[in-house]
Amino acid sequence: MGTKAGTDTEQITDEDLITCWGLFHEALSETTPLLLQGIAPCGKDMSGPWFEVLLRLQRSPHHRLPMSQLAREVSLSSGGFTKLADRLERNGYLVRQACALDRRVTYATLTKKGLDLAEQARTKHVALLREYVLAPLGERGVRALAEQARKLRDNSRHAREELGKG
Amino acid sequence: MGTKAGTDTEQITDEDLITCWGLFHEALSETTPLLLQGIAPCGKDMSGPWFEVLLRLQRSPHHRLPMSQLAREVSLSSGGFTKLADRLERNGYLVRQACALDRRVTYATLTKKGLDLAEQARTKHVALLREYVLAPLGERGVRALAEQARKLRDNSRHAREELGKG
DNA sequence: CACCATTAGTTATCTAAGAAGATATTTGTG
DNA sequence: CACAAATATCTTCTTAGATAACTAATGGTG
Repeated sequence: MGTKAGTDTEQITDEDLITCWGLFHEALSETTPLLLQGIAPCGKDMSGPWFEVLLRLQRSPHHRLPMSQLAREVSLSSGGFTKLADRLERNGYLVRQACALDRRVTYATLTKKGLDLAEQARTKHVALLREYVLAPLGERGVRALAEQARKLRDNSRHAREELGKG
Repeated sequence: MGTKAGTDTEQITDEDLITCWGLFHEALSETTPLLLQGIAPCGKDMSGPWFEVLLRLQRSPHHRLPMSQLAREVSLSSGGFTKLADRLERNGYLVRQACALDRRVTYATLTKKGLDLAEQARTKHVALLREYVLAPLGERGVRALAEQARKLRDNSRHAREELGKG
């Protein structure tokens, strides 16, 4: 970025901003595939959405969540999530369960097979995070990244809610 | 939970790492749509890949680049990029040009209409970056984010090249 | 020069996901 | 209670992009 080492009042240019955002993007798209390596339900690396679903169900009570909540958490439309759940169910990793209290909702529930895969995936994923995120950034870097990302996420989420209302 | 690995950078737990990575992901997916607001070739917000292509062509000499290079830069497969170029060409934003020196290559070249859109898009995008990235993070935060993202990108890119060889 | 590996681009086929619409259930209000 | 609005899920249709097979051009190497 700024090549002039100088005062802390140095302005951020348009180029700096575009570069920063580009780096953010590229970091994610270069690193993501590394973090799913070798988590292999079908011989290939696991897909991002599968991993997200398994991980969230694994850490939920009873290993289950309502379809709609899960869809929201993994940022899919309801229609899109229906089909993701179909695929996972077809492969034996989850089952749908009716909810007794509210008959509109369907729980997505991990099977034993799904839970096993989720735990294996999580362990492997964490090891890869240490190798490909913690190692290059260091503890300080990881915390700095998390801090900025959190600010960004919260601000953007809030902004989108405001826009949604208007 | 944390695996103690002996180096001095090991106060970070598994949870911390998963959280950090989740934040990174969420920040990107929450913020991205905000940054393409109102850049509207067809009444809707512009798609990410369109914007990337237009921006890169706009800042290239003669507003053109070889198809394959552009595909790589926007992280699309060659087949996928062919169709993206088809769409942009069908909408009048670019044209294909044969290269005289190497008759395998085709240049994707911005039209006047494409250049106009690119410049409008860039201006708007930068304004949105200031509003949704610079404002919440501050200069210091933007620089911190860029620094960590760059380390991550470079390290991951290098790692993937190594893996590709093996 | 002849041959083979590499690179650029297109085409066909397949999958993932969004959008819109349909149905069923629940909730809130008079 | 009756009825309108909201919510949860699924279905159909369409599109974006990955993969793989194919053509054409280039560059080495014997």
